[in-house]
Amino acid sequence: MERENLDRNFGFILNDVSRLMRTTFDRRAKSIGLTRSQWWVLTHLYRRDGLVQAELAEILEIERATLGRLLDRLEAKGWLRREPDSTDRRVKRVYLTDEVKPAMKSLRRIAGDLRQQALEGLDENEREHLVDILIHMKTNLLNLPVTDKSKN
Amino acid sequence: MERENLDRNFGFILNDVSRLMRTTFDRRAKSIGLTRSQWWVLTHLYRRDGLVQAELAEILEIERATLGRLLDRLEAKGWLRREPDSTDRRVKRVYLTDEVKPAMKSLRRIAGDLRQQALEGLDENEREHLVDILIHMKTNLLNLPVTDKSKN
DNA sequence: TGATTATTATAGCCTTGCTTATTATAAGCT
DNA sequence: AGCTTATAATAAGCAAGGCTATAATAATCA
Repeated sequence: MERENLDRNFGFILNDVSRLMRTTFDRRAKSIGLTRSQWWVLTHLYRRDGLVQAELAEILEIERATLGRLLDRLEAKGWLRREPDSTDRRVKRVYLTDEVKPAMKSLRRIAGDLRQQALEGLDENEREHLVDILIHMKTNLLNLPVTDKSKN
Repeated sequence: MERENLDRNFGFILNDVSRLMRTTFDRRAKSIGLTRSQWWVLTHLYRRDGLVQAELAEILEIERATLGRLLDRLEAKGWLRREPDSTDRRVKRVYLTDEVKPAMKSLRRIAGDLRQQALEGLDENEREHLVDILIHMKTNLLNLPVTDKSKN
């Protein structure tokens, strides 16, 4: 069939859902002054403070440059600080500041509520299934041969 | 514990998959000079040429300003043109140019291949189920009360 | 008719992503 | 030691989202 069903183009539905979750979160977290991406950074630091930027970028699966600017904004707002490493002068280690905890608590609640609302009406089986499928897809995508890149 | 962790992260897994699909598509479509978002605009115009910008933004579910800039880039590259409406001087109607068709064909193949690769290993049932769940979630998110917005 | 309200497109600013340099520093090799 | 390669962080450029404001024009209503 030549004509695809646009309404069921899953790539774009996925995109829509992802975008809706992000923007909804950001709207709700606006008063705290943090975005979802920023919160996600803080969440990882909360578990493992003092990471090197390159490690953190690796964990978050974003580019170092992207993380760099995220950290710029977070640092400017006083949520964290960057400190030089004692042995390797190339690296900077990232530490949370103290005022972060109460904000994190609020954000965790916002995230929980949103997750709950997004999944409303789906039973435990379906939720589990969804996560399984997403992980499966992510693995597929990460294992794609990179040879397409060389076509340029 | 394991399960709670997955639940906690599912929004981000969704985000990851969405991002991976977008960047992979864009990398493959780079030689044609179009991004996935741009292709999506063209796809809708292909079905319904001559739309008013506001209608198109509505269909694509993005902001008018966002669409405006997408159209700027597409127009600059000669994929479409904006023409004034004959009766309402506020509106501009958007028309595809002729050179668009061969590109669209290539992009449709790129999109098909990618979709196939992303869903590799999932049977028809699971794929249908996935789309159903995503649509369900999207509906949930679109039906959220907007009251949170008024808190600012 | 004239004043008010609504709508269309755009402009400006912010965030977050990817790429592709660039700079400083480490590490490894001859 | 000196040269080369690898790595950490940043910078610069572009795309695509969002939000808010504004100018032009329509539409409505008193």
